[in-house]
Order: sequence, then structure tokens, then C-alpha cells
Amino acid sequence: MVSIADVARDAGVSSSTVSYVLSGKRSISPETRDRVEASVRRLGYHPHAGARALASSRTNVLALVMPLRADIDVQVLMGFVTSVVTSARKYDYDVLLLTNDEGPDGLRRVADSAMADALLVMDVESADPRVPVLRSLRCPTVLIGLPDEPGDLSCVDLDFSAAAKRCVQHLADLGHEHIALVGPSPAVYERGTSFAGRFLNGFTEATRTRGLNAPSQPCSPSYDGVRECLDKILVEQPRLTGLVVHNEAVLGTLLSELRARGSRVPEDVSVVAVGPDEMAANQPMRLTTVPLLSDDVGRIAVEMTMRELAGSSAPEVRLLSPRLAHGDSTAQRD
Amino acid sequence: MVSIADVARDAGVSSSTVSYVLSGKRSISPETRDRVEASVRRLGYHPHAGARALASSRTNVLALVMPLRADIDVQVLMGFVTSVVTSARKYDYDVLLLTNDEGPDGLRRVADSAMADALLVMDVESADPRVPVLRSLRCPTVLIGLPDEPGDLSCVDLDFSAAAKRCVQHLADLGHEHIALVGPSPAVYERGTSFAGRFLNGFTEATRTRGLNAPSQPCSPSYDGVRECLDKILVEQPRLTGLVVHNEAVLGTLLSELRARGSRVPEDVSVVAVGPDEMAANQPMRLTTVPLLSDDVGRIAVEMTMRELAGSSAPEVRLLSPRLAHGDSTAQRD
DNA sequence: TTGAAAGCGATACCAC
DNA sequence: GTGGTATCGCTTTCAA
Repeated sequence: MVSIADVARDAGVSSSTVSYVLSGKRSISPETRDRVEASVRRLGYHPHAGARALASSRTNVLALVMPLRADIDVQVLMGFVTSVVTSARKYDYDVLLLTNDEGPDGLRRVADSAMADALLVMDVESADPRVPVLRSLRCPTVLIGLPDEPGDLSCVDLDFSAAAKRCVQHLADLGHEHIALVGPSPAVYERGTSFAGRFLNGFTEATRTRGLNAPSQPCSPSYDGVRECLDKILVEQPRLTGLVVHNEAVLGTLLSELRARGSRVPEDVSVVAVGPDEMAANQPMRLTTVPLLSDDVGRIAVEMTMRELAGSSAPEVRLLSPRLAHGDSTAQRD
Repeated sequence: MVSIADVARDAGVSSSTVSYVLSGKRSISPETRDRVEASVRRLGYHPHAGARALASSRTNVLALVMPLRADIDVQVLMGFVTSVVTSARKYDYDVLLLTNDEGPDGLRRVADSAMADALLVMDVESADPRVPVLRSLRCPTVLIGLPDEPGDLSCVDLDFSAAAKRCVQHLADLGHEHIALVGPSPAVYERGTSFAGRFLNGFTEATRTRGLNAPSQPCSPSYDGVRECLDKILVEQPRLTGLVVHNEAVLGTLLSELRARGSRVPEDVSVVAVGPDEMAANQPMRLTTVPLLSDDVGRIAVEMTMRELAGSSAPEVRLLSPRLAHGDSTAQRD
């Protein structure tokens, strides 16, 4: 292993000088700087991460906590993960990937053993049991999602309430009066995922404001689930002409089933879907969607973390405004 | 922060004793052990990871290198990632998640700065430029995939050649004489992903052995791509009755397109698909599949790593035998 | 502008 | 069976 002492010897300076050249924390004469940098390159020096962490109480590592659930869309999950990892590297941070199955103790372990400088937690529920633990940890934390009581924890997420309203607005503007919501699977509601509830609230509120009677149904991710969901919706809304789909997993199946039932999209039914960009890609038509912005959410989560670590920012809650991407799956009601 | 000295003081022993209690590297009297363990719990002591790494030259961290590609199935990717992370925790290891976009330098950085004890690299290509770097790193490495020249690097993967043969055998045994392969997207072949080539070789070999004339076509992940692929196949194989699909992304689309063309599965065309379990779940029928075993591959990769770290094992190449799960998408040819 | 040296918090060797 | 202490490689204060 090549250590800072090796570099110092090679460059003919003290090891503290090498350290300062690398950190830029004090001014160095151009000549010394050059010599040191040359030695660093020539020897292929990389500071020992553990030693550095020990001396500086900084790891340059972010811990990202990932859910291990069947009911959460992998595409969305992966979007967050890659976005967080690539964003973190821009700040010279690496990412430690934790799963949820260690529970709150896992968070405590990582924070207390100084394996990371901050925690990013995905898939946060309304009354998430991890939240109180995180608040007690005195470790900068950013939640992807929005619990009921974030306290002094930072949060970032899509504004799902606004997203629902945007969908309703779009369909209503096109003249649709008989619409419905195909929601996430029942399991998602049951465990109190905050985004599902926020979307549903936004939907309900927007339809009421518009004076629409609009049922909503959760939808299990299977053929039978989709059929059942559609059946129930049609009982409540027999003259259905517009669907908001907030369920990545069933979208393809749903479109097939509509076709099978003789409903053309968009001639008979307009469909607007909420989900990751990839969801729309593999469909037979260009869908009207409200993209989930996983990329932005991940990037912003990292940016917020960096600001907190720099001490230049207080905790904040940021909900990203959704936008609607017009496609060919929604049309004017005639 | 609570340090080992705090625990030592609390338990009335020396810090070395605390260390030995925790590591179990020398015998301790039951009484001392109990006192120390009680103190550890009471104070909520977690050893400082950096300090530990510095003193022991062990990080208890595995670095997992993830590809950032559009053409690789996220479901498969995520399967590996979760499997590696959860398996690693069983050995008290954490996982640092790296992406490929730093290139070989990123691997060097992580290894040289002692951020991890070993590297796991996914999505390895036949002539992967990272392989020579990895071999020069003197850091235990396990590849998920199989390059042409692994050298002394360990490898683990599904035996894709055997998987292809299994598919062909299944269809042939059912009496199908006019079959074809729907392969991964052209991009996957072009960059020389090892698994695509191995599958294709297995397919070609098996069909030749059986005396079948069986065309194969790559397939782009879009509606048009699927149509085009089917068209080309039907030109070469007009009396098609059996399809092997080695392309998770297009499976759903392909099944729809077959239906649209009036081909019933399995009455007119038998379909056997290679992919993750999740791929089959959202289809309208129980598919006959050859599962990718991402879970096993990830777990075995970790186990191999652990054995290498323990010094109890030389590098090895392990190709997992595929199995075929009978479903309703393949039937006897009458 | 630079160097010397005191930690950081563990591990593991050497004594007893 | 236990304690003392050198050591790991870096950061950062203090001195010059």
C-alpha cells in the first residue's frame, strides 16, 4: 500500500503538506503543489479511506436505504438508486446500499459506527417506524417520501397530490365527466405508503372541486386483479370515458384488457398514467403520462444532503411539481 | 461517540479485553464477557468502522459494480443487487454500490483506498476492459458473468448455453420441428455481452444436433422491433410452431403481437421464455420458463467472495445449471 | 509557506 | 485470562 508518507518522501515534503495539497485547506506554493501532485500520480496514491475517516470524522459515504418489497416498482426503485449513486459521485461521495430488513437497528448501526456521513431513506410510510429512530440519530437524513411527522428531517418527493389534480384537470379539460382512478395494489394502501394516500387525496379533492363523481379502486398486479378492478369501476361508473392509472405494474395488462373488451384508447377511453418514463416506452402507443421524476428526486435528495453536510442549510421539505406529458392516449370527449 | 475506551471503563477492564470479547479471538472468562457485553449494550457501542479498518486492514465492505445501461433488464439487475446485499449481511458485510461510469479508474480508486475488501462486478462482457485491471488489482474479485479470459478471477453465472439447449430440447421433445430464437436487442450482441453469445451458441448447437433448421433474430425493445423481428423469423421459418424468447423486455409485447396476428399460444405456437420470475408473473398465462436464478447467482457470488477472503478457496468458475419450469405456454405438437 | 507531532479509535503483539 | 502499548494512515493544531 502506498501511504501519504511515501508520497511525502517522494516529493521531498512533509506528510502534512501532502495532506494540505490534497485537501486544499491551506495555500501551497505552486512548485510544491506540482511536485506533490506529480508524486501522487506517479505512485498512484489513494488516501486510505479508514484512516481518513478516523482522523477527519468524515467518510464521504452516503448510506442509501432501499426497501425490499414485492409491491414496489423495481423500475422506480432503480431510478432512485442510480440517480443517487451518480449524483453522489459528483460530490466525491460513494454510496453504501442498505436494505430495510435490518430495521431501525440497521440505521443505528451504520450511523453509530460512522460508516456514512448521512442517510437517505426511500419508500417512507406515513407513520414510518424508522422516522423516530432517524430523528434521534443526530445524523443528517433525507427522506425520499413524506411521513406525517418529519420533524427536523428533510424530505423530497413528487407532489403526488398535485400530480393527481393535474391528471383530473387534463381529463376534465378534455370534456370527460365520467372518470375513475386505478390505484396501486391494496398492499400499498394498507401499509400506509404516503404517496398512495397523497395521490388519492388529490384525486378526490380535484374531482369534487370539478363536481365529478369519480370512483377509485386499488388494483392487484395480476390479470385477475385488473379484470376485477375494471369490473368494479364499471359498476360505479358505467359510462366511463377517462382513466387515471397510478399503478406502473398493471398498465400494460390494463391496456390489453381494455382492448379485449372492445374499448379503444383514446376513442372510447382516455388514459393518463403516472409512472417512470420506462413504463410508457414499451406500450403500443405514445401515452399521456405524468412522469415520476425519479431522477430529479434522487439528485435533489443528494443535493439537500450535501447542503446539510456543509452546514449551510436547515432541513426542508421539497415536493416537486409534476408536469403532464401529452401523448396519444387521451383525447377530447365528443 | 461512544468508544471502546468508554466500554472498557464501564466494564472495568482494558480496552484490549473489550476488543477480544467482540472479536472472539482469545478466550475470555464468562464473567468478564458478560460484564463487557452488558456495557456494550447499555452504552449502545458500535465500533468505529474507520478505526477498525485502519487497525485490521479489513473493512467488512463489499463493492458491487452495477452497469448503467438502458439495454439491461432492471428486474434482473435488481435481483442481483438485492441478493448480493442481503447475502452479504449474513456474513456481517455491507455493500458499497458503484456504477460503471467511472470506468476502470473507479475500481482502482475503491480498491486502493481500501474502501472494500473485495469487488463484485456485474454485466461482464466477453472482452471486458475491466478484466485486465481487476486482475492487476490484487483484490479478491468475483465476476457475475463470464469473460473470455477470466485469469485468476472467480466467475459465477447461469449456464446460458445449457439454458438454450434445455429450451430446444423441451420444444423438440414436444414434437416441434420449426422453431426460432427471439434474442436480446442488437445492442446487447454488439457490445459482446457474454451471456447473449453463450445462449446463442447453445441454441445453434442444440438445434443442429437435433437436425433442426432454426433461425434466430435479435429484437429491439419496442413494438416495431417486435413486429420486425417476427416478420424476419416468419420469412425464414414460415411454418413456425415454437419460439424461444431470450428477451425479458419484449415478452409481453411479443405475446400481444402473436395474439394480434391470430396465433394462439400454445395451440399454434409454443413459447418458452428465459428471464426472471417476475417476468412471467404479469402475463395472462402461466408461462413455460427457464428462470434466470439471479437470487442464486448473487448469493453464490457472495459465498465465493467470503471463501476467498477467508483464504480457504482458490478462484473458480461456476455455471449454474438451468431448470425448466413447465407452464401452459408450450404444448405437444400434433 | 512549511514541518512536527498529537490525536482519531480500533487491533494485536508482548508481557505477566 | 488479562492489561499495556505500538501501530495503522491520515488530519489538523501549533510553531516557526
